[in-house]
Amino acid sequence: MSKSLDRLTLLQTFIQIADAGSISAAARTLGLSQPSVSRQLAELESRFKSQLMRRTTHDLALTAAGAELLTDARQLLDEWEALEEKHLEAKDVMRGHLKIVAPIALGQRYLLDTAIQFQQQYSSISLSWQLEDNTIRFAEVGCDCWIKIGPVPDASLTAEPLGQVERMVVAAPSLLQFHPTLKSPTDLAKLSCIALSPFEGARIPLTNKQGNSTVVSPSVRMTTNNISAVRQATLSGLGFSVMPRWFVEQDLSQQRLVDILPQWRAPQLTIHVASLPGRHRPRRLQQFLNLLKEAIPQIPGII
Amino acid sequence: MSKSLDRLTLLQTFIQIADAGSISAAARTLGLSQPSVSRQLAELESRFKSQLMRRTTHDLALTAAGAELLTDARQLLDEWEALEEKHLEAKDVMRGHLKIVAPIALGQRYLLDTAIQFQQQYSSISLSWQLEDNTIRFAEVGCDCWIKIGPVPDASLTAEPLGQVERMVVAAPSLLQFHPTLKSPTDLAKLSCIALSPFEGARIPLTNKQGNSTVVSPSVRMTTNNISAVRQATLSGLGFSVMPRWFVEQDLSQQRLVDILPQWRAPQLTIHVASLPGRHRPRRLQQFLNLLKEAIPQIPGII
DNA sequence: TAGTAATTATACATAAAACGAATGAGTAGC
DNA sequence: GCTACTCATTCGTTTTATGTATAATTACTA
Repeated sequence: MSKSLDRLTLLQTFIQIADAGSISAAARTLGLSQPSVSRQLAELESRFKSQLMRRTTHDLALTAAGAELLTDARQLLDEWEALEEKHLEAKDVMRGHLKIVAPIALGQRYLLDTAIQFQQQYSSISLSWQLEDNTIRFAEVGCDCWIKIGPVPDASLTAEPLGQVERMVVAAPSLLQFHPTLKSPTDLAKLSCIALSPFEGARIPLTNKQGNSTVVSPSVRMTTNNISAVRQATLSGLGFSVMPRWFVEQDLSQQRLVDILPQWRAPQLTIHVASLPGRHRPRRLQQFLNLLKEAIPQIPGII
Repeated sequence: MSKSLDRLTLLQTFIQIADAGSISAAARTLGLSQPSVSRQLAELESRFKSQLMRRTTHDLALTAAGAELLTDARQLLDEWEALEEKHLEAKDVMRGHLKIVAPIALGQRYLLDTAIQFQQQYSSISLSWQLEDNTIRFAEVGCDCWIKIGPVPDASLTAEPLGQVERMVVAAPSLLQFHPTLKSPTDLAKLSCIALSPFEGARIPLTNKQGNSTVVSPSVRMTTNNISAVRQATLSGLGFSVMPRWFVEQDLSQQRLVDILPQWRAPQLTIHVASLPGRHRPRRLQQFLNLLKEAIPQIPGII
């Protein structure tokens, strides 16, 4: 496709090396031999007359000059891509690469369908589907967009809302049979709680349909960063938990879990998609986001 | 230098063809064979899957797609150059091309020295020195900067002032011997005038050192767009004229011309240098402008 | 109207260069 | 000390760009 060793390819390769963390790794993902990639880096360095990466046999690190170039190279390639898209317009099928970071559970359960649908529709695009709940360093990861439940803690990104996650207090019937009188939030203090680390701590705000708010502070029996673990623990009767409706919809309908306080809800979380604001948005990314905006409201339990 | 057939080179070649007006001409200035340039254009067209230039054996014209690409290509190459300069910094000698448009007389008489000095200082830069008094279409000409005496009639350009041109009313002694009593501006009405077309018309505003202003409307004997012609005609006693001091300094000191109204001056003109505002300013252009800013105030008769 | 000079595109042989496989060398971790 | 991984270099092969020569077409001129 794009002929070798042109200046833009050299920059592209350089970026790939930085992202992959090693020359060999970059060679693998680029489908080139390791010497070839090594030569390209050397060529780029000789063109700029400066060491871009300090490399030992086992480690590879950007120099200051390299770090600066990396940013500018990303931008220039972005602008090339903008030019190419503008002038190819609809003449060509969409190509290229798309790297998406999404929450683990949502990505496994629902978004993957969207990803697969996208892949079937645009067969010439290679998709990198990264599931990750932690906060990512967007620029380092080098991804195109980041789907995040809750606020996006990076002011340098633009975050668009995609939907609202309804959250409720649930528990296993086995747990409830010992506490048949649970009716108000204060009753929760009798139980212990399984917390999902970035969201729920020892304080759980609740609001009822009349708009009244309260905060309960149950004892936390277990904390995890994995929502499936929270679910498993809750199913086993270890305690109650605050769950997004989309994740427990089936458990509720099959009565493995119970909506303990149907009148009360935990604060809704907003699903965001974050991306670089200044950047040209490739058509493939735009298409993916369009699919996403259609798909997310279809998920049961998401408004 | 820059390896061939990379994408940026293709764009560069495309621009060169558009500027030169033909594939063969572009090949000559690029130092390549005509088939090579022809192939590069074909390659670019195949990459963008569209006809960029409609070519007959004797003519060559941009298509609509080509015209659009031309603009974007210029910008992208500009950005590449910005990147290259930033990351090469002072590691490399300055290279490349610089195209300057300057007024004919000023360019011949004084600015050429600056150009030559620049060329001696930076031997790897090729300089195109275009002398032209008419208003130019900056974008079409494809120059880097335009030195213009008087206002710059193009709002899309940024114009920096470089100096003030003092202008006076002069005439040949032979003319004055018939009018020995010339003392005030109103006396000019007895004489006829040689006008420099873009600046002087039938109305000449004058101001004296006390700040009093007046306008004289002499009969115009001759109009020309060439200041040397004005000088020649004035020397021959055809009439008086309004002259920039820098142009007649020698004539005055050798008494071939006389400052008729030493108390009165025509409005000063500002020498501007105009360039594209959005554009990255290459270091070579910056250097040239620096030289210019030093040199112009040295010109006798320029403040 | 024929001739001249300009243009662009194609064919082919040559020269340049990028590639992969193999090799050498160095370092971290077990 | 051994293994597994890294990066750089060398070498032969393949790919690719280039120039020369040629053909085809058109404008201008005598």
